[in-house]
Amino acid sequence: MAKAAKSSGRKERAEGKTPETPESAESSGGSREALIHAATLRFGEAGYAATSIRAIAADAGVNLSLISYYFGGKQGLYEACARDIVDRLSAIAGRAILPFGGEAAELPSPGMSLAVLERAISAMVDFLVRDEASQAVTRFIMRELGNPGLVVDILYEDVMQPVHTAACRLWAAATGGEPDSAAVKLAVFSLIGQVVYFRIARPVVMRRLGWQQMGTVEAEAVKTAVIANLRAAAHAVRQQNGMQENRMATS
Amino acid sequence: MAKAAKSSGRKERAEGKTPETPESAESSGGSREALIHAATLRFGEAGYAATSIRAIAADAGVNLSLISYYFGGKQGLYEACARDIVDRLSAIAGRAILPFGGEAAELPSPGMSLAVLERAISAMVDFLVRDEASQAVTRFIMRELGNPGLVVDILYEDVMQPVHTAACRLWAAATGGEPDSAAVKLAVFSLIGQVVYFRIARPVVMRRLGWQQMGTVEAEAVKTAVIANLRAAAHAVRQQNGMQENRMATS
DNA sequence: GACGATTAATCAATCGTTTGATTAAATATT
DNA sequence: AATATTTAATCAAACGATTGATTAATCGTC
Repeated sequence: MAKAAKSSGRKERAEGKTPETPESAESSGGSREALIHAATLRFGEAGYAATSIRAIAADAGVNLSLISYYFGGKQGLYEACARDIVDRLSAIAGRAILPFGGEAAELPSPGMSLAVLERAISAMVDFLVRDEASQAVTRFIMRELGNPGLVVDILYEDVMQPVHTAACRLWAAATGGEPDSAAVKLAVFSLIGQVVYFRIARPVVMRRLGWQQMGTVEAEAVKTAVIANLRAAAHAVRQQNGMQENRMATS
Repeated sequence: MAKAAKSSGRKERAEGKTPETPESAESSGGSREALIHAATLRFGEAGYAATSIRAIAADAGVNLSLISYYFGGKQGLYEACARDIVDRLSAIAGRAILPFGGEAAELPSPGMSLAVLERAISAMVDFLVRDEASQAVTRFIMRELGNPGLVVDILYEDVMQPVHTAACRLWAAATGGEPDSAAVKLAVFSLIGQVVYFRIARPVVMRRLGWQQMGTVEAEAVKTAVIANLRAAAHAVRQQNGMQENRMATS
C-alpha cells in the first residue's frame, strides 16, 4: 500500500540502481531466482508478516543483504514473487483454456464446448487439489484475496478475467445463453468455486471422507462429483433455454 | 504449543491463578471480553503474526499485561478467540440445520428436504457473503485451514462434521441415496463450496459482475445461481436413482 | 583496477513477555 | 462494626530477542 511509494523513493542508494529483473536472466549465480523460489514457498506457507527475510535467505543459501540488493527490501521481494506467480499462472491459462474459449477462438459446438469445460475442470482439480507444489501458490493468492491490493489487480487482469471470460463463452455456447449475462457469469463462478473449495477445505474433506491422502483415485472422485454437477446444471439451463440435447455417450 | 506448559508452570505468582474463563461471566470490568473481541477482529484481518498484542490492547482499551494475565500470552489469547468462534458458530448451526437433518431429527419428505437445503443455502449466503461482521470470522477460519491444527480439529468436530452430516442426510432424503456414501458427501461439499467461494473470491466476483457492493440484490443473485445448481443436481441424481419427481411450483 | 556480486557486522525499531507496584474488592479476625 | 489480611485486577516500565534495513569491506571476473 504505502510501500510502493516508499520503495520508489527510498534513498539515493536504491534509486534506480536496484538491478530490477536483470534481463540477462541468470546474470548472477542464480541468487535472484533462488530468493524468489524460497520466498514464494515461505510467504505461501506462513504469510508475509510471519516470514523473516533471514529464513528466506537461509533457504535460498544466500546472504541476507542480497534481498535488499536485488529487490530493495522485503516488500519488493514479495512483489517479485507475486509477479512471478502471475506470470506462471498466466502461461498455464494461456495454453489450457484460452485457445478454446478466448476472444479470438472459434467457438466449438455446444457438445464440444461442454467437453472442453469438463477437461478444463479436470485439469484444474489436478493442479489445485492434487499437486502438492501448488499449495504455496494457492495460499499466496488466497491471502492476497483477503487484502485485495495491487497484486489482486494484476492477477485479475492477467489471469482471472481472461480465464473466466473464456469459460463464460464456452458455457454460453454449451447451454445457449448470453456470454456477458450475470447468470452465465455466476454459473461459471459457481463451477470454479466447487473446485477451489476442495482445495481450501482439503483437510476437512479428507477427514470427512476418511481419505488418508489426496491421490489419483481421490482426485478422480472429486472430478466425478464436480463434472456431474456441471452436466446437471448445463442440462437444466439447456432445457430452460429450449435447447435440444444431443445425447452422446457420456464416458 | 509449548505455551500450555509454560503458562501452567510460570512462577509462583500466576501458578494456577490465571483466571481461565471465569465462570461468573463478567467478573472483571469486561476486559477479558473486550480483549477477545478486539483480538478476533485483528487476528481475522491480518493474521496471527502480523498482529501485535499492543494493537489489540489499544483497541480493547486495556493494559497490555492483561493479555498475559488472562490468557497466559498471545498464543493463549488466539486460542481463546478460536474457542469463542467455534462456540458462536456451533450455536448458529445448532438452530439452523441440525433440527432438520440432525441425528435425532425426523427426516422430511424428499421435496421438503430439498426445500430445507435451499433455505440453509440461502442463510449461508446471507451470513458469509453479505454480513460484513462475518468477514473477520471467515478469514480467521480460512487461515486456520491453511495450517490445520488443534483449532481445525475442534472446529471440525463441533461444527463442520455435524452440519455436513445433517446436510448429507437431507440430500440423501431429497435424492434417494445413501447418506454415508462418498458420492453424497462430495455432492454436499460441492454445494457448500460454491457459497464459500463467493465469499473468498468476493472482490473478483464483484469486479467481474460490475457490482459496486454486495447488497440485497447481489446476494439474491448469488442465491439464485447456487440454488439453481442445487435443484439441477438433485434432479439429475433423482433421475439416476430412478426417483420420481414431484413437480411443485418452484418459486 | 574497475565493477558487479557477495559478505559480515551493525543499526534502530518493534516484538512478546516479565516485573514490581498500586488499587479496589472480598474475606477473615478481632 | 472495625480492622487486618488476602485476593483479583490493573498499570507503567523495562527486558531480551528478533525484526528489516543499512553500512562498509571483500571477493571474483573481465
